[in-house]
Parts: sequence; C-alpha cells; structure tokens
Amino acid sequence: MSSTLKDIAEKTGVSVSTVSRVLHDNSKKYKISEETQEKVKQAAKDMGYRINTLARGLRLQKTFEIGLIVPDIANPFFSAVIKSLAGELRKGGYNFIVYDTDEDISLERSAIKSLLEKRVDGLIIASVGQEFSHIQKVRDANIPLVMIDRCFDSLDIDSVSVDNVKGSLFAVNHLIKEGHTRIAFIQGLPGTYANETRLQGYKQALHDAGIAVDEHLIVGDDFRSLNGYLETKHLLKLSAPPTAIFTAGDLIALGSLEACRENGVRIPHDLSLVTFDDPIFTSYLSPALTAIEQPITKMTEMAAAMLYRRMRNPNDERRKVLLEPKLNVRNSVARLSTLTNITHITKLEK
Amino acid sequence: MSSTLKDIAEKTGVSVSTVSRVLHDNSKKYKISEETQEKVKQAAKDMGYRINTLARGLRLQKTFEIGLIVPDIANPFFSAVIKSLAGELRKGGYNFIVYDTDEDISLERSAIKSLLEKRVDGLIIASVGQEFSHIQKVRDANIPLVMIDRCFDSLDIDSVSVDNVKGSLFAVNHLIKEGHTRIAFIQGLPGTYANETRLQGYKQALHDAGIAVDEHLIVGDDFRSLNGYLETKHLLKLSAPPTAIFTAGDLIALGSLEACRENGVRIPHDLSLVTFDDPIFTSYLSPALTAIEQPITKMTEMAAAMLYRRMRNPNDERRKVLLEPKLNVRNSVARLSTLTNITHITKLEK
DNA sequence: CTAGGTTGTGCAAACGATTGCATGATAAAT
DNA sequence: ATTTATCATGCAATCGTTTGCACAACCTAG
Repeated sequence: MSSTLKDIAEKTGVSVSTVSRVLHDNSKKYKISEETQEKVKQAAKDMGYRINTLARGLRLQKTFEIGLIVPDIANPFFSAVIKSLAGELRKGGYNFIVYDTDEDISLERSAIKSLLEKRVDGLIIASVGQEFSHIQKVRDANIPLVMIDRCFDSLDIDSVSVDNVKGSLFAVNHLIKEGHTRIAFIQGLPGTYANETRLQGYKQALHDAGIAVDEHLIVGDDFRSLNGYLETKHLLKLSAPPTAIFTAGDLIALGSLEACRENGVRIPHDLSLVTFDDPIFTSYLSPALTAIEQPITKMTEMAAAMLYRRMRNPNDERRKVLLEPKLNVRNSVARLSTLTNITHITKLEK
Repeated sequence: MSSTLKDIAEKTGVSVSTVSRVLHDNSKKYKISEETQEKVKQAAKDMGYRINTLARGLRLQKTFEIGLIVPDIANPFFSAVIKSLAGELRKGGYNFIVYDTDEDISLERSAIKSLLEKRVDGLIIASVGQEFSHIQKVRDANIPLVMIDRCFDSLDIDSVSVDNVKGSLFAVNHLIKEGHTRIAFIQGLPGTYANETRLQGYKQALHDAGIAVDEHLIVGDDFRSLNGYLETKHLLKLSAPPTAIFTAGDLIALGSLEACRENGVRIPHDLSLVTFDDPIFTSYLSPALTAIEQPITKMTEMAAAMLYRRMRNPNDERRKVLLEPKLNVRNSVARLSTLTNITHITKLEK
C-alpha cells in the first residue's frame, strides 16, 4: 500500500539517499537542486508516501515517544493529567503512549517493560507506589524518567507532586476550626506515597490541635468508590461515630456520599465531608464538596520541563518539586456546636 | 545499555538466529538443544536483554499495536471507553496508543497520520464527526478500522454505537409523560453523528406526541460544560422558558446545573433536566440526574471483536451495530401540572 | 594550466530482529 | 557400507531509514 523511499527513488530515477534528504532533511544542507526536489516531492505525494517510524526509530535510536503510566485512566484526576500532559508534550514535538495499571503493581511492571521495548525516549510515571525496585531499574538504566503525583521519598528521582501533607493539614484544620474533633479518615491504597503522606498530614493536624488520634477512625484500603461506600457504612455504625469524614481521593468521596444517602444521613447537617482531589464535578454534587485542589496544569508543565531537561542533561542533580494545594470551601462542612454533636450521635444510634 | 541478540550470540558462541529462536520462537519448532537454550536464556537474563519492538515490527510488518482516537480523554464517557478497551485489547495480545483530538478535526487528521506512520495494526476511532474524507482514506488503504460511538451513516465502515435516536426518544418521552411540553435541547457539536442523531430523536419524540418543534428551544454548539452553562442562562431568560431541558452530553448537563444554581432555579422543582450519558457521578449530583446510559462494556467488547475479525478477514462485508441505551430515572424530573407550570414561569420572569 | 573550491548526487553500512534454506553431524534402516 | 531421516545450528537476505564519505562535474583564482 504505502510506498517507501526506494519506490520513490526508482520512480524518479534518483537514489534513496536523495529522496530521504528531500523529504526529511531540511534539504538545504545537502544542496539538492530545485528541480530534483520538485520531482521527488511530487512523486511522494502521488504515491502516498508515509514515513515508517519503526525504521526511522531503529536507525536514529530515538523515537520521539514518551511513555506515560497512570494507576487509573478513569479517575478524573488522572484523565485531567493525561489530557494536560498530552498538550504539553505535543508542544515539544513528542507523542506519548499511555498505560493504565489499574492500581496493580504487576501491571505497572509490565507497562514499564512494554514501554522500554518500544524504546520510548522518556517515561513519566504516576506509580501505584508501594514498591520501587522496578522503577529503580529504569533509573539505573539511565532512561529519562520523571515521577508525577506519586513518588518515593527514598528514591533519588526527578519528581513533581502536590504537597500532600499540607493538603491534609488544610482539610483537617478546616474541620477542626469548624468545631469538629471526631474526624475520620478514609484511606486509599496503604503503602502508596499519596496515601501515606495524606495520612501523615491528617495525623499531624490532629496532633497540632491536641486531639488524640483514634485508630478506629482511620479506615479503608483503596482509592475507588466502593471503598468509600463500605467504610462510610462502617463508620456510621460505630457506637461513637465521627462528625466529619476526610477522604483521601475523589472517588472515595463519591462512595461515601452514596452510603450517606442510603442511610438518610444528611451532609453537612448530620455529617461533614471533605475530600482530597477536586475534579470538575465536585461543585455540582449534593452538596457541593469542600475539597483540596491540586494544580494539575502546573504539575504537568513542570513534569514535561523536567523530563526535557533530563533528556538533555542526563547527569544533572535530580529534583523533587512539591506544589501547593488549595482548599476550596463549599457546602459539605457544618459548624459544630457541642449540642448538635450530641443530638447527631443519638440520632445515628437509632 | 540494553543488549541485542548479537551481543548474546557473541557471548554464548552461538549464532544470532539461534538466540532469536530460543528467546522468541516457541523454540521446539527448531529443536534447539536443552543445553543451548539454558545457556542463551541465562545470558539474556544476565545481560538484561530487552527485545527491540522497532526492529521486530519492521521485519514482521506487524506491530501488535492498535491506535485509538477519541475526541476528549477527560470526558468521563471516553475515559471509561478507553479503560474498558484497554483491557479488551490486552486480552488479545495487543497494546494500544491513544490520541486525544480535543474535538478538533485537524488534530484528528494528524492523529491518524501519526498512527499510520507508527504502523499500527488497526485503528479504533471515535471521530469528531463532521467530515470523513480522511477516514475514507484509511479505509481505502485497507487498514483495519472500526468506528466507535461516533460514526457516519453514509460510510461503509464497521462501527458500533448506541442507538442515539432511541436514547433521545426514551429521554424526551419520559419528560412528555411527566407532563412537559416545552422541552429544550442543548446540543453538542453540530454536524457530528452523536449530535445529529440525538437531535433527530428529540424532534421525533416531540413530533410523535404532537408537540410542535420550537427552534428557539434548540440551542448550543459544543459538548463541553461551558456550552451548557451559557445556553441554560440563555434559556432561562426567554420570555417563555422551557419547563425541561434535555442535554446532549454529561458535561453539558454539569454546566446547566451550575447555571441553574447561580440563578436560584431549583431542579426538579423549577426545571426538569435529563441528559445523555451516564457517568459514575450522575447519581451523586444535586439532584441525582435522570440520564441515558450507554452500554460501554458491550460497546468495547464488540469494537474489539469487530476489529479482530477485520484483521483476519479484510474483505468480509462491513457491519454497523446499534446498541440499546437505557433510561435511568432519578430525581431531576418533576411531574408537571398546568398550574405549577404557570407559577414556574412567572417566577422565572422576575 | 593546475590547485582548490563548490554543487549535486550516490554508495554502502548500520540499526536489531526474523526466517527460508542450507549444512554438517549423528542415528537408523536397508 | 550406503542411503535416508532426524537433529541442531548457521548463513544471509530483508524490513525502511539515515548519513559519513566519496566522487564527478564544473567553476575560479593564481
């Protein structure tokens, strides 16, 4: 179907080299005559020439492809990241290939393997977390790599993420300021960077306010909505239920909302809710959720910039960037007086 | 860094062919001795061998990659489609590469170009719509191709999409049954398959019920949320505003919700709302939205199956599959009596 | 008239893998 | 002892591009 340089060379009676230079070089460097250029270009058009990037990549040892690995494409946060990154990389002349690991570390490993086999020029990874030997290998193989959103403190790798500790502090302090003391935390996947740092911020906020951490109020094990649903049901059944819940991610919050609605628990009247992440729909929820927003555009701009830098200078010192999160106050948190707190508890115990 | 077959051959003292056969063939066919196999495999592991898919693809004229093109990754509907398709294709031994066209036909063209240059084995396209000469070219070049969600009636190409006309009928009939007659339609991008078919269903439902189509109630030009916001504001200002709005997509509905909230219009009390698409969060919105659900899993299963079939038998007759949509009734539609209708209008005119 | 420069083009190797067709070495059969 | 299978492996071409080097033809300056 698709013709090759050789086909065009035969048709026009010049050599393959010349055709290549006309079509892909800035052919001035080789001073091809106008006449030849025209002839070749015309033939290329007529014959529907289409460069073969496999051959080119093989020869050049460069593919102009960046690999991108995320834990969950369907998570609005990550789909926003992908979209934004796509634009960013296109500007730089790069294409990219996305892999979704479904929060599964073994899929993450095989995604990395696939991408390296494709000889991508660089990698941007939002890792599942938990474990990083496979990522260290990429680093050691000197393949340009930037971690985004999820990273490893103990690993010397370029990374850009939001200051999760600070985000949790914003969220929990807000709740405390509104009079809450029994604040539950529904976690995401334990052992992951995002989760551990968010948990750390949660604990620190309580600690700073002189509130004891109650381990019964720290629940959950997954960033998906089912986890939020189940754990909220569980929390509501506690003999001393929380007056507020802080969720580690947007999907968890959705699950939590569903559980509340099923149980007739009104937010914020009966229970306050704050969540990490702030996708487009939070402000349309019932009620509009108070949430921690991450600066996605800034994140992807920085990630792309860092990757370019690393591709140019493989041996610069590595950097870890922490960006500032933002608290968006909406209508899911109620001010708590001791009185309403008590009636609230009694009501739930019915 | 990464070693090649040649490196391993030199190290182990056998030929490149043998190494290749051990590592990639089911090496029984060539009866390589156990001893050699062990030696080669060990060396491969030691030297960190990693196949070069560029070289392999070049030689085999097959890449095991499928290209996927969607109009908007960040649209929950499409991110669900991508996710689902990823799993489906993985099962078949294929990887895939996604391009986001941002609802821009020129980006769609260049996405196709890129993917063909990468020599993907097949293409799945959710086209922006509007125009299809570039798609016809793919077809004519005999590259396996399936259209998903968005397709062209006049083009003989495998496609799978939901029955949009029927979806609109479900939605609008539901509104009519609840007593609505002034029903507005906020469109997506005009000229696209999804939009035109949904519009057609809208008109047909009104027609079947003997309600005249009022062109003033057909507004909008884009599938994004800003469109929903602006057009809703516009509709609310009409001297005879609608009692119900049907939106052509989920993001439009979000924008519509925002406009209503800003204007103090309560849903469903003051205005009823139904939308096409039913992403995870619709049931958590305020109020939970009555929506038309598309069978995403079935769509992607069929798309993958059709693509495999086309890759095997390039000349089978082409098929167009229409899947059944589903109406999910929630709380965004109110039953309308003439009386409330009037008070409603008066209120809005304040 | 010759040394040296410019212009326009081609040769051939290289990138890394695959595979049909030998081939040489044993083993089995006549 | 000779033919015939079977086994294990190697040779070399091929996929489509890129690019350093060579070279022929012409021009220019001394």
